Amino acid sequence: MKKAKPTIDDVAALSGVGRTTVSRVLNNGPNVRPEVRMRVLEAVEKLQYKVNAQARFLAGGRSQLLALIHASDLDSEPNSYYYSGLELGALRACAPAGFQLLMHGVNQHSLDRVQKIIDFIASRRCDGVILTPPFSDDADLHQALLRQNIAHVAVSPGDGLRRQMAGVGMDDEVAGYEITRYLLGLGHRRFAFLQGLESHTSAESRYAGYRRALGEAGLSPDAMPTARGNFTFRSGADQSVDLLKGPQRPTALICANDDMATGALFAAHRMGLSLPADLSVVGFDDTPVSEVVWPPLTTIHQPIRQIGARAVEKLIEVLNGVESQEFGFEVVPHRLIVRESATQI
Amino acid sequence: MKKAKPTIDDVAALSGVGRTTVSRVLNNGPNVRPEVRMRVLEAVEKLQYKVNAQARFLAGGRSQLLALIHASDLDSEPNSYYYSGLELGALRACAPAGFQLLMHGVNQHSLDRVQKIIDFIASRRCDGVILTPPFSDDADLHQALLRQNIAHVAVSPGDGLRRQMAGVGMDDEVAGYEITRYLLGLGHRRFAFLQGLESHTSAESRYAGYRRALGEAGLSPDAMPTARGNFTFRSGADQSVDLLKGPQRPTALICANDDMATGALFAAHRMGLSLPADLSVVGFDDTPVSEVVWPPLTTIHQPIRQIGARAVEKLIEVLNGVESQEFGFEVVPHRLIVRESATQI
DNA sequence: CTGAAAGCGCTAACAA
DNA sequence: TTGTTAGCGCTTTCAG
Repeated sequence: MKKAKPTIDDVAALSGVGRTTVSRVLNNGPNVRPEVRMRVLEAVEKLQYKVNAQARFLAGGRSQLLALIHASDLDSEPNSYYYSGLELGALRACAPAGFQLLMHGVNQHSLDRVQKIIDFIASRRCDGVILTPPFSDDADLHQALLRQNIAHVAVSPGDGLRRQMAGVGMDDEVAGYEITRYLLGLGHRRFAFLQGLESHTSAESRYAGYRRALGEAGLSPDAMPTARGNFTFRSGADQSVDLLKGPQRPTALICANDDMATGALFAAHRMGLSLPADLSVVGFDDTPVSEVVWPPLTTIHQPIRQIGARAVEKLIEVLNGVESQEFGFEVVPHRLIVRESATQI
Repeated sequence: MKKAKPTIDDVAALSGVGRTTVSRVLNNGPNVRPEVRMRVLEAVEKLQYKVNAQARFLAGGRSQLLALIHASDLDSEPNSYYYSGLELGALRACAPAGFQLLMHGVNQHSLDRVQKIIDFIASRRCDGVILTPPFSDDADLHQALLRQNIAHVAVSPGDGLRRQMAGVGMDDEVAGYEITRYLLGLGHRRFAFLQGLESHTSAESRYAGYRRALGEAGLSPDAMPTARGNFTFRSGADQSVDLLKGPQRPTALICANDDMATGALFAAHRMGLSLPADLSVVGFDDTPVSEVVWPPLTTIHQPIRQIGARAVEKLIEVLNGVESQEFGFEVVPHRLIVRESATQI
């Protein structure tokens, strides 16, 4: 077993050049004779030398570290598909750019969450931060990050913050509008909407789109029942019972995400309804469960991995000073996935 | 907006003490008068000073960075619940110990995967590594890590490596044995088993347990049909058709994980079988889908988050030199979750 | 109890 | 085209 890890000086000594030259070779700098470059590379290979990223950073550069902030609360756990999709996309975009992802779970309800996040980033000297829901809607956090001059990008921020910081996401309002139009086209006139948590404003936009479509069709959104869940299967099952009982049962139920829609399906089965004949149910996201439940869920596909990847790419652009250019919100395309949970009335 | 970030010297100057004293306060060192400590802390607060983790590391200590290696291949994506559960558990165990998690996706089939991983860890100077399947079964990787003297711990390693490195996981063989016994108790005698990828040896152990139970019951495992999938819903649906057609259809199908079991349920429905009357299906893991499919899946619950957390804790123990003590494999408890997809024959 | 000095491994002027 | 010289911000001997 070798002694300590080889340093740049070891490489310099072995290849008989100065330390700076080795540094130049390592960073693909100019002004190095091919022959010398060769010699250095050989020494690197022989010594199994690896640059020390921390030392490199300390000497001036950037840390090449990006932080991904996500909620660590219990009630968001079932959304694992969403978060891991985001992460996978982000990870893939990091690799080619030479960045690394530092994960950080934060309790969204803690009072010192902003300070915690700032401390974390400042201490690790991350070059930038990716905010995921519900942190992408946290105005205080955005302000603090701005004040500290920390580059950041938001995943699916609500309308309020879209013009204030770089962001990526789908157009939830339009998505809500489209799926409602689809249901309207199927002949439905009695709706119910199962909303998510108020703090997730992108989910609120889905509801806004629904209202717009209803209004255009001459229906009154206020006359239709609504309820709120926390995006989980369980809450979908629980909250939809109230929505579905009563004399004037809706013929179509729109849920703010697939997990709740799945729960609604479950509850409807329990109530003895025959699906989709008695009730059409739709969701948003197109998560894996939507394909395996019965009946398979008609939903809006959200390109989660693409969103994660674009978030990283935008953040890197901001880091490189392109910020002035395109500071706005980037819309990634969604699409309606027609399966069998919604049918003509 | 301030100039550059405050350094330890700024704090020292403001509080009128030497740099060393500030360092002592920051690290809770001894030999500092309470009064002086107070003064330093105030300066830290006023300056909004944050230690620079990279500089701290460079000067001597550890990086307090742990790498979590996971597969980035396409065919493992559907297992997002598994990976994100592991990650969440790991993240939670990191926080109290002051460690941070660096995520790293690696293509498990690439030839230079070992080198890639080593380079990554060496360059970032991670203190240790958590290997998740299928990397936890990669003997070459283990050897390389050993050679480089890099601390590591494996999540659910196969029997082959369990005695060679620190590891955490459930007892897959016993789990396979138990669920088979359960089915046997229900009266089943004609079985089929849908295995996972050969490279995931912990999944292979589930099959081994199944064989043991069958053998003890006087049945010949070799007489029962088997097939292989890649852990996805799709492969479960595809592979189970062959298993289920033919004159002597099995009455019980055991799948190496829940996603495949869900696929099998789907295929069985398609074949017009009435479940669970015509066929009992069981899986492993107790992922969220297992609750929402029809019929709800009887399965083995695997405490994924706990495994992730224990992996980190063990790794930290190894880092602290407790390695000699408990170098072995730690078993976390599993349990049979009886739902409705398996029934008396 | 406290501080001065010596690095940790690297990059970036500045000379040569 | 190359090497010399300073630091980057921190921990750590080792003297006071």
